[in-house]
Amino acid sequence: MAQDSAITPRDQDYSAWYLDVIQHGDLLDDAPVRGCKVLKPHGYGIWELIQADLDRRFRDTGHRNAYFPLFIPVSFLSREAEHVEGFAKECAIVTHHRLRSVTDDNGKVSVEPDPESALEEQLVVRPTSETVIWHMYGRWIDSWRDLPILINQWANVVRWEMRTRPFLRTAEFLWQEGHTAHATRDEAIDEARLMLQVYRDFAHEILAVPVVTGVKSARERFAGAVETFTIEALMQNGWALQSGTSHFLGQNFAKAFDVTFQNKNGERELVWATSWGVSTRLIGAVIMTHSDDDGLVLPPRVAPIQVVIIPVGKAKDLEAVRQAVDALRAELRQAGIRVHVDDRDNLRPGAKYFEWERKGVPLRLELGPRDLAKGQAFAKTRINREKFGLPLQGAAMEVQRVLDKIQDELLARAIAMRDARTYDIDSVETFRARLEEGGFLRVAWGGDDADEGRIAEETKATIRCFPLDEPAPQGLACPLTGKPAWTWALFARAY
RNA sequence: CGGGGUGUAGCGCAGUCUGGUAGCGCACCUGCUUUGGGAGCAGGGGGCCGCAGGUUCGAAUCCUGCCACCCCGACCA
Repeated sequence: MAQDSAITPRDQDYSAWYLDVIQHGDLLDDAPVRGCKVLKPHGYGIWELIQADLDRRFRDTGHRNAYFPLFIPVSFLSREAEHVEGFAKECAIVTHHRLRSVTDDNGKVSVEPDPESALEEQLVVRPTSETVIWHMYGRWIDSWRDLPILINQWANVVRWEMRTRPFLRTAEFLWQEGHTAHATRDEAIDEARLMLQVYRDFAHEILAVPVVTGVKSARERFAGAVETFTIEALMQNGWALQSGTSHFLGQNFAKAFDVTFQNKNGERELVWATSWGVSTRLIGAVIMTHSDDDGLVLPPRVAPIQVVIIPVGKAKDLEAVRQAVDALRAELRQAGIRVHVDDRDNLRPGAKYFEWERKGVPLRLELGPRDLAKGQAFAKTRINREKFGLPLQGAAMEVQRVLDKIQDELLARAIAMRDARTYDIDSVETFRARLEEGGFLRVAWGGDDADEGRIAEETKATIRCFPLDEPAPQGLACPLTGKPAWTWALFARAY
């Protein structure tokens, strides 16, 4: 039987499974540079859908897109002390602007940076754009009338990580970064919280990935932020994934880049800032939330192909089938459904079924003479292996209904999994025991930075966040430190 | 950057110990027959055996150095 190498089952080796799903799903390929990946059409298509939906949400909340340069003068990075501390170790540096060819002793020609072309000031390839953006904001802001500035950019950034993982952490990745400037502290905090809510809604409604919203502990906070808000998701293996962050930056960058405005009383004040971002890491979250041992599972709203139509039948029936397939495709397209017809004649239908299942297409429609006789298509969903006849009359509405149902079920399923693996912890013993299985460990926390560091070292678990909107524990002792609890905390192993 | 592993066709691998014409399965190309869950037969194409040195009449195989990738750690979205 002609089979590609199998996908490693999750319970055998989760990490190998993740890599297999990506390969068989045709999402990525290795680039020639360590830690860099090519996003192939089926993978990039997911990102394009993420972009399109988020972009609309950003505009709906008053933001506009702009674009700032890839290169940042190296001196900018050192302007904000904590910021430089956070990124210094993972920056790519541009030192020259020209190559020259050289010939070695064996007559072999190669190129090298021309020493004559060394840059006066070296450039950092942006690991994030706060510094260059705040440099520019300094030129744009003078009066309270110039505020707020609500800008987002879609960009690539580079962080030279020691260890990379497809989608979750690559040397170069795609993201969006919002950067806003405000006249007051409260307005900036509101903005940071608003964008966190945008991310939360997006994750639930589009990715079908349930997330916990929370605040980062000081140890996990963004370098240069006063407060970092986060959305945290729980993967199938019980590890947490930070899926988006929104930062209240206080006046740190305004101070570093001397950005002030004149208020209505004629006084000069420092500007308040936020930044917020999500990246192609979200695709990793989608994969690890929904996919199974047969490969990729995509929620319909981020599936580049939502429906694949496969014509079947003997040669004599092909013409009739082809006409019916064309009509069905046209109707679905008309209704805005992303449909693909697999009419390759060198593969038999069975081979196509397996291929589209591995690629995570939510709904498959088979169309052959038997179906035409009944006036329907033979439908099968990627999740649940549900089979049913789908009437060709009014097919678009029915397909849309099925896709919506799949989307809802994936979210419900993910929420159930997450809830079933969120544990209340009352002792060090249960903490360690639950951690073995993986999950969110909910602790009435009384520790400080040092306690958190010690626990991370001993158990590999970190505080993912202090969940928002939960009243502080009253009169409880922290099970991990014995100190009086001052907040609830979610611990987990994390990517 | 430490510990372990692997580099041979697009993918998965054998061959390396014991040096002697570079192989197998899948994929690919051509043709015919097929087509409702991974098609069959016949013919064919594709390799600097990770790279660079060395030993040898002769190196995928032995020696030295380097590089890349994967896994586990430390660091991180």
